[in-house]
Amino acid sequence: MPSDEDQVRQRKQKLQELKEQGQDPFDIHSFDRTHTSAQVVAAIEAAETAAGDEDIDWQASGFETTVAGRLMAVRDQGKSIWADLHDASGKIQLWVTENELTGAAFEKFRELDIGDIIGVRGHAFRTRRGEPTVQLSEFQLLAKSLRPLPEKFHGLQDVEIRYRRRYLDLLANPQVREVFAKRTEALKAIRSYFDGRDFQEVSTPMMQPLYGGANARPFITHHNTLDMDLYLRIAPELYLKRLVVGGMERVYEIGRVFRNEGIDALHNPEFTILEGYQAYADYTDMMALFEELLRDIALAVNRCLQFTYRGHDIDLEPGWERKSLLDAIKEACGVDFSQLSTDEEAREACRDLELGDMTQDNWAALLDKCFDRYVAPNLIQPTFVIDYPVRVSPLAKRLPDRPHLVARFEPFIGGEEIGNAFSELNDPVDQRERFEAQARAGLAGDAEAHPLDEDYLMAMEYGLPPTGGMGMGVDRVIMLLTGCTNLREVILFPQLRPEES
RNA sequence: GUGCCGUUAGCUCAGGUGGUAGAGCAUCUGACUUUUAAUCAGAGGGUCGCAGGUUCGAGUCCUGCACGGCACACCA
Repeated sequence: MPSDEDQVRQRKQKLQELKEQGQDPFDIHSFDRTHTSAQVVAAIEAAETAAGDEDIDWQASGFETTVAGRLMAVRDQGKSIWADLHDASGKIQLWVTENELTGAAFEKFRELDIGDIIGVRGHAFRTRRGEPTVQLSEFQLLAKSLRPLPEKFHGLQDVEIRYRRRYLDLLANPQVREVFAKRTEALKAIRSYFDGRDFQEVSTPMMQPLYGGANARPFITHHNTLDMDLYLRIAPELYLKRLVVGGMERVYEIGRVFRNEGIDALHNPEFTILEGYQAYADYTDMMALFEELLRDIALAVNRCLQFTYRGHDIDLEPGWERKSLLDAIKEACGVDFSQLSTDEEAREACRDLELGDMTQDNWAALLDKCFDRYVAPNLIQPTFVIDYPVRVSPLAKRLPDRPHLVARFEPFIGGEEIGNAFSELNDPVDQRERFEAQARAGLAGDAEAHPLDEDYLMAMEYGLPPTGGMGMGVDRVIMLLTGCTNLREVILFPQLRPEES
């Protein structure tokens, strides 16, 4: 009431008074409910169905229920109060009247604040206006909310607060809850796909003595007892292939990987990757796998293979287009990398393109730039880009008829790369040479060069069967299927700079 | 990393050319027994992101910094 008190102080004051009356809500450990809000609604509908054409006398055929949740709205009419209670399943309206919730209890309900967690018991019915409702006979405060919630009509708009305090975003914005529910469905669909084909789900180390399996800069951490630095994995690939050496013929892992690189709408330092390996299969099998997997995920998330992304209508029907990487680049910007061998030649050939500063770029970097600038944005319908040069693919098997290329593809949807797959290189002699070439690139200044991994080579020397492998950026696929254009919208707690203290 | 834009009440947002900081929701007081963005009457609430500068006077102009967004660069 006094003007210098803000809403937090008012609420703390109420809590203090409750404690002084021996009614500390934080003393409560559990609360048994008979229904969720959705179950109350369903039970009301069931009662109506049972009654058929006859009008229901809710006084007689309503039922007792106990529900719990967060008080999200209050419409006080004096002797009668309407309120909305939200729980994980949805919401249910509450009706508080003096003749059912008598005397002091009625006044106590009025002391509640929006945001409080309460448990209620009462009589379920449907109002004249058609709203499923519980008329309270008693209630209990289960947790006091000390801070005011965001405004109900506009929700929470400030993106910075939405990411930093995602719980408020989830409370205030139903469509955000929907996106993360879809994310869960997507992950279930992925597991269902692999489990149904006899793949074994495994967990491999996130802390690795040597990183590998992708081209990226790692995070470094330190183990005190071992007194050694460890890398957070940039990919699970090399461990999963060790498992294939060990006779696990079909394995997959869904897990977090960590890459010490820039943060933007398409990159978070930690993100969720799917990798799968299938012995006795090759990259064409992985193409079929991708088509089926994306179909299953889309059906789980959207119940439909067609969706719209950034204004493009996209169709995930299997039978995706295939495009040669080098041909596509040549068509799009006129540079034929198959005719270029040195870094200098590549820079010369790209001289007139809009690629920014090329002085630090080697052949592989320029290839990437040309592709990202001129080809990828146009790969809207699902497309497999195939026939990658061996020099940018240190872990993939060569094509027998064109040994400078490898049996590899990257799938693109909506102009975005969503994965990577190849026939796994299983020749330990060739693998050692590729690692050594990467090591030379590293010495020459390529910060993302793949390090030489003797332990992995040893495993391969025992014999890796011919194997097809695939990786997929789970977050990016979920972005596409939910229509989000920013990775942060599908990661619950995206990385941000700390707030100023 | 570079450029552009943003930061005003708990939340959502207004605030030409520099002149006492506004609204809606939320909060508080009062009225109201079928409301559901309830309604009606009234009230309180601000370090205008932070720090400097210009000016008689800065939310507004200038500089720096912080955080965020977008684009580019880097990068799956």
